[in-house]
Amino acid sequence: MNKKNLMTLADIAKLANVSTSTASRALRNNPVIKQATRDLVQGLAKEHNFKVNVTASKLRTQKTNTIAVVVMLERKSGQVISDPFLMEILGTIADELTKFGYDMLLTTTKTATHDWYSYYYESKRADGLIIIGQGEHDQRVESLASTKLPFVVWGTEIHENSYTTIGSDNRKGGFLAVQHLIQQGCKRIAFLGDINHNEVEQRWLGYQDALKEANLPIEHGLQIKTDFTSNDGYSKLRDHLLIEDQGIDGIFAVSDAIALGASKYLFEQKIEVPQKIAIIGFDDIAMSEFCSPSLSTIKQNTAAGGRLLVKILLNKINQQPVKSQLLDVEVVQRQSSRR
Amino acid sequence: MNKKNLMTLADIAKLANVSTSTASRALRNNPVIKQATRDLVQGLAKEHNFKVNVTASKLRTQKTNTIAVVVMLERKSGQVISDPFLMEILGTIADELTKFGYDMLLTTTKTATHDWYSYYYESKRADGLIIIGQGEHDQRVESLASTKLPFVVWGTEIHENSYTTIGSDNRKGGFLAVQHLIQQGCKRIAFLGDINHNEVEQRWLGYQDALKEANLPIEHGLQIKTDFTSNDGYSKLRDHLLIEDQGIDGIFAVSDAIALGASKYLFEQKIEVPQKIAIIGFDDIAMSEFCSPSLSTIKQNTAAGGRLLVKILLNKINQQPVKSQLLDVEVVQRQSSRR
DNA sequence: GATATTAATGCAATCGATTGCAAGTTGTTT
DNA sequence: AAACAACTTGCAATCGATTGCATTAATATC
Repeated sequence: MNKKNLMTLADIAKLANVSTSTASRALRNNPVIKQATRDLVQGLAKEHNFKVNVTASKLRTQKTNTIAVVVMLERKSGQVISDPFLMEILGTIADELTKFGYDMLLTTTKTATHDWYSYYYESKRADGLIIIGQGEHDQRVESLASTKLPFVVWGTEIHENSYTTIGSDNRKGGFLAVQHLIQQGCKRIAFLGDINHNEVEQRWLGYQDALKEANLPIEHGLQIKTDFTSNDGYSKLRDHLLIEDQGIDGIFAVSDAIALGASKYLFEQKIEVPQKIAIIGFDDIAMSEFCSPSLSTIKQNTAAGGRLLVKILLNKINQQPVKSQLLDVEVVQRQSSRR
Repeated sequence: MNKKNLMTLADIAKLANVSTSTASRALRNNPVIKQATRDLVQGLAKEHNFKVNVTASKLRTQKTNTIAVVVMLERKSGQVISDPFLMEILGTIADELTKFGYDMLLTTTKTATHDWYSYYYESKRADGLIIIGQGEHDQRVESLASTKLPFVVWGTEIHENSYTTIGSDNRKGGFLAVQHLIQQGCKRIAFLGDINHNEVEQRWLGYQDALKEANLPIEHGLQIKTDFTSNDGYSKLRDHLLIEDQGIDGIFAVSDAIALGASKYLFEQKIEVPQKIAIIGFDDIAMSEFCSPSLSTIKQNTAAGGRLLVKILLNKINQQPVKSQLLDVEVVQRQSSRR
C-alpha cells in the first residue's frame, strides 16, 4: 500500500505471491499466464477493490485512451452555446467513446489553447481529436493536417484529402429545403445564414440549385448574412428584409435557432405563417416541434453522426484507411411551411 | 529524442548542458535556479517546441489536474439531452476549468461506469468530480460522500452536511413563479413536474408556499407528474388535465421545455395564452424568448453557477472549507403570462 | 587567508504499470 | 535417461518528469 493507502499492483502481487509482471499479465487476462493464477490475481484485485493507475499505464504504454473533443464556438457572437444541436451530438459522442473504453476530454475554443497539436498530442493528453464545427474557415484546423495527430472534423469536406470530415449533406439539405418551399408555392425565397461557414456555404449552394432548377431568379437582396442565433435571425429580418417592399413569400434559415428568431418577428408583425410567408429551418432541434406554429426543418442525423465520428477516428488511430463521409438528410414538414 | 521523435526533458537538458533536474526546475521557473539558466532552458524549450509529458508529470506528482464532469441523464425518458440548460452550464464549466489550468473529462450516466470513486479517483483519472443534476434521489451520489473524492453537485441541498451542493434557489423560484401567476389573476394553477427530482421538489414547495400565501387551495388534481421533456409536457396536459372540467387558468411548468410542450397543446386547442391560461416555465433557455407567445420563466444564473461549481470544487481539493450555496433567481415576464 | 554562508546545480530515487528476454518447470519423444 | 518442446513465471529495464538531499561554486565574514 502506498501512502494514500490505495492499493497498487505490487500489493496485489505480494498478496498473490507472484511477481508484479505476472500480476500485470494476469489482470489483463494474458493467456500466457496459467488460468489458476489469473483467477487468483483477479480475485484478489476485486476483493481489495484494486484499480490500475491509468497514469502509470499511460506513461508506460504511450497510449492515453483519451479523445479530446473541441467545440468551436464563435468568439464574437456571444458567450454561450445556444444551439441544442451541439449538445445532442456531444451526448452521442460521449456515450460512444465510453463504449469503446475511451475517456473524453472536452474543450471549447473560447478559452483554450490554440495549438492543439502541442497541447493534446505532444503533451500526451489525448490520442486523437474530434473537432465539432469548422467555423469560419479556421486556420488551426487546416494546420493540423500536417501533424501526426489523428483527428476528424464534423463539417464539410473542403480541400480534397486534406483531412477527414463527417457531416450532413448540407448542399442536398439546402436544396431539399428550398425545393420544398417552392413546392408549397413560394417564389421569392430569402436566405438567412453566414456563408463564411463552410457548412452554410453548402446549404447556400443547395438553395441556388433549387432556385435554378425551378427557373427562379437568384436575388442577392434576399440573401442576408446571419449569425447562428435566434437573436440575429430576429434582427436581420427586421432590419434588412423589408417584407412589403421585397415581397418575399418564403424563408430558408440555415439553423432552427435562426428560423425561430425570424418567426418571432413575423409573429410580432402579424404576418401569417405559412400563408403569407412559409419558413423552414435546419437541424431539427427538439424545440422545433414545439413552437407555434411548429417549424419545418431539415433533419440532421446527429446520432449517426456522433457514432461515425468516433468510429472513423478510432480507425484512423489504428492506422486504418478512412475517408470523409456525408450523412443523408431529410425534410421534416410541419406547420410553418404547410399550405 | 525518443523514438517518436518528440522532445523530452532530457533532450532539452542536454542541449542546455544542465541536468534534467535543473532543466525541470528552470522550466517551472523555480527561483532556486539562476535567472540566466532559466532563460536558457526556457528559450531552448520554446525553440524546439518542447512540451512536458503530462502523463509522466501526473505520475510523479500524483495530481491529474483534471476534473471529471458527470451529466446525469434520465435513463428511461429517452436517449438525448434536449435541455439546452445543460449545455449552457457545461460550457461555462469548461471555460472556467481551462482558465484554472484544468482539463475536463466529460461523461454521461448513460453508458458510464457506476463506481465513480474507483473509476475517477482510484485509477487517477481526475482530482475531483462535478455532478450535474441529482436526478431522482440517486444512490451513487450519496455513497460518494463517504469517500475521499472531492466533488460538488449541481442541485439542491438534501441531507445537511452530507455533501456540497450548488444550485438555484428552487423553492424561491417556484414561489416567485406562482406568485407572479397569482398577481396576473390566476386562481387555479396547475403544476407540471416530477417531484422525485430534488430540485423539482423544491419548486413544488415554492408552488405551495405561494398558494398558501394567497389563501388559495392546494388541489392535488392539478399537480401532474411530468418528465423533463416537451413531449411529456404536451401529452400530460392532453391526457390528464381536462382543461374545461378543471377550469385551470394558470400553469407552472418546472422547465421551459415542459412549458413549451404544454403551450403547443394549448395552441392546438385554440386556448388563448395568456388570456384564458397563463403559463410560466423555469430555466430561461435561449428559445423561450423566441416562441410565440414568448415564454415567461424563472431565470437561473447558469454562468454564475458554473463558475461557482468550479471555484468550490477547487477549494475543496485544496483542503479549504466550503459550504453549499444557493443562487438567486428572478422572474422574467414575457407574453405567456402578461395580461 | 581561512572559514562560514548562501546560491546553483547535480545525483539518484521515485511515481506504478508494462514487457522483452531469460530462466525455471513440466511434459513429451525417442 | 537424455534431449527437446511447451508452459509459466520472474528479473530488470523502461516510460518521462519531479524532488529530497548532497555537492560544488560563489560570496561574505572575521
